[in-house]
Amino acid sequence: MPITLKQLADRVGVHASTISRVANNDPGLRISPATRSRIEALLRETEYRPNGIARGLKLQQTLALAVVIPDVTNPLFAALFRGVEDGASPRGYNVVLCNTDGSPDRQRAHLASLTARRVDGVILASTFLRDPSVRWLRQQRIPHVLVNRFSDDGLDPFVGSDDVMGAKVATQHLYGLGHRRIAHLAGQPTVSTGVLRRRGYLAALAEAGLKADPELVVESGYVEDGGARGTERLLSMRDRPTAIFAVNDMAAVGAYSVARRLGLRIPDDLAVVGYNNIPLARRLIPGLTTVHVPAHEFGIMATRLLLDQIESQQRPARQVVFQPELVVRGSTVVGTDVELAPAASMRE
Amino acid sequence: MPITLKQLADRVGVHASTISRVANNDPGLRISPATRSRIEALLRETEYRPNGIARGLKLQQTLALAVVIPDVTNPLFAALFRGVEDGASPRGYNVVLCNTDGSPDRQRAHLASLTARRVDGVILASTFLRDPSVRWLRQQRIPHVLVNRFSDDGLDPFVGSDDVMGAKVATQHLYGLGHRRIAHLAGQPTVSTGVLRRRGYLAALAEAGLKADPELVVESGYVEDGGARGTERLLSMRDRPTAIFAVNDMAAVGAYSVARRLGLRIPDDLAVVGYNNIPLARRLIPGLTTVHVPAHEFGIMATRLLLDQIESQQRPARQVVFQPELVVRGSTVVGTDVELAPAASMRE
DNA sequence: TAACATAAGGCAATCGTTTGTCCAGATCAA
DNA sequence: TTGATCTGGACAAACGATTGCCTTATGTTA
Repeated sequence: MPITLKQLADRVGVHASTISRVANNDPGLRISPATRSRIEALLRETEYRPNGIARGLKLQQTLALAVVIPDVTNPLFAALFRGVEDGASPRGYNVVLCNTDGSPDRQRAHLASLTARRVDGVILASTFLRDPSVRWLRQQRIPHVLVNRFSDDGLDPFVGSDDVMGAKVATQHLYGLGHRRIAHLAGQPTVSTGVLRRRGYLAALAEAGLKADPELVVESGYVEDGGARGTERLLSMRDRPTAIFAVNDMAAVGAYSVARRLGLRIPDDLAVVGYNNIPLARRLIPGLTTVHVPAHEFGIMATRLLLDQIESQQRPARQVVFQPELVVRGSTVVGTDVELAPAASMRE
Repeated sequence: MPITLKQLADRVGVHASTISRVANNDPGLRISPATRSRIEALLRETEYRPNGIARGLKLQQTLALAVVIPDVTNPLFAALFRGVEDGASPRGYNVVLCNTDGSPDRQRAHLASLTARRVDGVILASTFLRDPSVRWLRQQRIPHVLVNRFSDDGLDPFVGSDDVMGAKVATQHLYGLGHRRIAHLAGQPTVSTGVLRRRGYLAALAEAGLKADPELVVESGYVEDGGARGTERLLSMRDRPTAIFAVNDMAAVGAYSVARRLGLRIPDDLAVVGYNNIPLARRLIPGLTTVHVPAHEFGIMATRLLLDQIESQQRPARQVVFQPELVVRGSTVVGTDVELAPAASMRE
């Protein structure tokens, strides 16, 4: 329904191509000042904007990116998306959002649909290890960047943080507080964060000279419910752990509710460390000690890698790895929840 | 880079249009079984998918919708988006997400860009009262549905809940508990939810025969910080309110932190009711009594209205209004936080 | 005055699909 | 044998913007 180049041309009495050149400021165009200003006036008056579809067909670019994540209601991914949009919007790109709920089938379906739509690039944060979808993206030569999780090592541009190090620091923190039976609510072995955080946990124990008890590692997955079930199992052992390192914050929340149900106090009876530092972490009582993951920055950086790749027409295969940072709160050390403590922020 | 119809045609030795008809199952096509099966085999083998841009240009439809919201890191809008995607994806649509951060300028810019992209429809949840952007959508005849907030009464298809009623029920709840000095952390008068919830609050007071004290209404906006500042002002009055009805949950969270700082216990010294029932509400301690807003259902319903509108080519101008529901938790009534109470869910 | 240069735009192909129309050959009836 | 009908597809015109090349009219130079 919006006005087309042809209609404008008929109104000015010139050819459509001339309008196009004026609108795009073609430097090679020689045109009389009078005609130019008539055209420019009309462009302003009609608020002409070229039809993006036609433009896309001709120029072979859509100015659209896609973000594929497990679930945007997870704050980590919501922040990631914001980062992408904040990076893409100023450069003229729109962003399509796709949720997979962790299903490889839905992921495949989404990618197929995005490919048909010819988005200029894809940011993927929902991959499994050795993910067929990623190989497919590579094969189709669709510019893409993996975020947070990766698939096959080193083959794709990637933005994330050092999960091994993060898990190690978290575990060392617990060890330093005197804990000797430290459990791990683990992620699936099919997801890179699951594998790497478990590895970091084990490495920290080894460096500390602690023998790793296989019973202390239970697979909880990334949701509250799994965390609760895993914690129940851990706390029903004869020789209970005194501390839990959870693969992410939601699993840690599951641990909170079980501890509460069993009447165990955090951190005195059970210390808990999470991962991601979602907004909820500082609102829990006590606040949840956790490893900060700069999701928003991930999004910005991933977009930068992606757009550079698109605009330069080559694969940089760059990997950007952030150093994780431990945020200590009341779930491991009493008295650290300063921001909420009455005395600390009393203004009177 | 993907294969085109023309290339396929060359491989089978027929005209591109024939491939197209086979791929689209054109009922009027007369073709020999042999040729048909050769073409079908090739289509499967190459996993041919038509170029969505070319298709869009020809068919004047992109199979893309857009969702424009203030901020996806707000759980309400994240859930809304999921609803939209869940409604749109099975019908073959992709969804572009745009965040405005409440800025009319960014909203306008996004809508302009979406229009240039020729999305098939827009779901808008970030409107102000008498929003120029909405008029513009109407003028451009772009199918759209307003969600949660509306702009000019009745002119556009709308999905939301009865904000006056919700606010009324919330206020009546507080009145029923014996509160007589009930304050309101209000939204901006430029946003429909702000106006309507304030109206519901006032109506409840009036019906109860309570005189409304203008000092008890302070504009906090929809963020934690505003809620905290508003609460500070309310609690510094000589005749303090004993209860607060907040325009949304985040403002209520601000009230929590101020109450805590001042050493006031919730609900004994101060009762608090929020609005939206974001996931955080049940995690606060005590749990936040709030009015449930079915954001996910909003998204699904809005998508239905939008797609019906698009596919039937006419403006239904339907309005779907959900009845809100009060969720009572510990911030108004002690002992209602059952899901977390030790005794209630102890399994041993 | 003829050849040439320059200014100011026009022409038409192209991107990949879709779809109304047309056509050549085969088959059939008379 | 001559039309008429049917089969099995081919042709080409869109959709709207971009862009390399061409054309026309005017002015300049030899």
